[in-house]
Amino acid sequence: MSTEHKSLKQIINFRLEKLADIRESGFNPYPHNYNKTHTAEEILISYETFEGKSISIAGRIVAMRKMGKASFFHIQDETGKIQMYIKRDNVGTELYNNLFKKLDLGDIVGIEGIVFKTKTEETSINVEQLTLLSKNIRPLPNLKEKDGEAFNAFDDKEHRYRNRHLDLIANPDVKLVFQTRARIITLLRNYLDNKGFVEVETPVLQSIYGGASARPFTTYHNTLDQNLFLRIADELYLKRLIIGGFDKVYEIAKNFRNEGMDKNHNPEYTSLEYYQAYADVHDVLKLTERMIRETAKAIGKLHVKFGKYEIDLSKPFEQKSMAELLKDKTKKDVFSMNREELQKLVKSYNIDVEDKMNYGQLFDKLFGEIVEPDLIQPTFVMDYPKEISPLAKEKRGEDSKIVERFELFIGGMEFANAFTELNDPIEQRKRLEEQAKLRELGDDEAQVVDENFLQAVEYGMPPTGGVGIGVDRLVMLLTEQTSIKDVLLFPAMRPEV
RNA sequence: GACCCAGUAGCUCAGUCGGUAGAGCAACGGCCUUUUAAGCCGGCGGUCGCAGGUUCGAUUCCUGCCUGGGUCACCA
Repeated sequence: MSTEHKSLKQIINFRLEKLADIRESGFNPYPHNYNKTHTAEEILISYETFEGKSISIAGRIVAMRKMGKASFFHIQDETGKIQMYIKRDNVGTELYNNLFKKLDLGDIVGIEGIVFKTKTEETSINVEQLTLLSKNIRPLPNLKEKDGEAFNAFDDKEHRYRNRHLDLIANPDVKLVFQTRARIITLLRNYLDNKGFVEVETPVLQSIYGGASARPFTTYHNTLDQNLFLRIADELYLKRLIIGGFDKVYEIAKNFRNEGMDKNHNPEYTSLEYYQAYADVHDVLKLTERMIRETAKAIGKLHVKFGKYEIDLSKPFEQKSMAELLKDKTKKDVFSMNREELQKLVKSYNIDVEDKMNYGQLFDKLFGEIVEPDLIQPTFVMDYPKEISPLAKEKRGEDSKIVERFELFIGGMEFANAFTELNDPIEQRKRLEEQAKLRELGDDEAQVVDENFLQAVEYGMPPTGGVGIGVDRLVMLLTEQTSIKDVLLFPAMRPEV
């Protein structure tokens, strides 16, 4: 407490003095529990059934109007705010003077009292018993408001993200976003459970990482005396479970990617991956589309405002092949180009390219620059080049350059990635070895050869469809938040100095 | 990583064409028994993000740095 400036120190000292006074008067400022009978919301919604009745309620004092021998204050519980009326002649001089008068904004109290309405028709509780449940000694931000509109709102983003507890107290809408996030995840889980999927957990700490193209975080295990990686994906483990005989599995997994952060990326984020044996990419596409639509419907967000876009999740999502989308833009058959021709084309769009970029990187770049930003309404992009899809199976009946894969784009952002999974062990080994070569040539996001995984596939993997969904992004969409930081309770921040 | 914007009291902000700062709220003392951004009176509270430079003098001008936001780049 030594780093505090005088003004803050003064406030804290005054509160510590009050805390001592309260103790001296025989009140316990930090009791162990409180039995409350109702929430603010229940009483506000059904006033008629509560009028004149005695109830108990608990919450934080967020507004106070002391008027000598009687006072009003609001307490806020998880469900909302409700007004209290306390009169010295009702509760007695001792409680009023020695406890109530020592209370501050931010204190948590339990109240017993009679439900009534003031002359301005505000539902209130006439306090009969007041119990201090937790004494606040550090001042909260301003909580003044009128007609639901905050004055001097607590809206400095840095302050809010670093002190989410204050954000949640001061900005009730924030709590709503995270309540909705919890509902979305429950809905996704229920959807898959009802379809017979089994929820599993796979290692976060891995001695070899894989399943995606990304740079990992590294850590160290003392007893094993070895470096470990935090997972960048759970794909290869879930496929081992398919090989082991689980026909439908899923995991809601935190992944960790050692990359930049912006409004769509956080170093740790939540993915939902699910795999279904004997299914292909078209089967899991249908499942994915239905799951997203059902989830959106359940929370009443089939139509969302996402940044400057109005997104319609109620209509069937479009399906377009990558080649078709590129042809619309370039008037060229991009898939038949070699690396050099592709590089020339990318450069012709004034896109920054480095000479060492390989075919896959060039392809990704071009698509990301000229097509992705225009994919506003939900669109499944189908049929990717093999070079950038080392875990996907070749498209049936086509030349060998294309794989069965989709990515789902909404609002110009990627939401899902799925394949008909490659289950030919010889081909899979070849593809990972090609990735290893790219690594050697300096592509530090190319995938690594996971021998244990390859051997697992050699035992025989059924035909399988698999999908990964970005849960945070789905929550962003369905809560209409344009920054990932606003759907993460504790987004990654640099440490304070 | 590049550029732009911001950082002043516990909170939200104003301000200083260079002379070491102001408001509202909160907090403190007083008055007040139906208020609701309660009100009235009084007095507190500041390393003006950090470090240098220019200057008689810097919170203000310049440079660097830190943190956050935004745009772009990188990255799924």
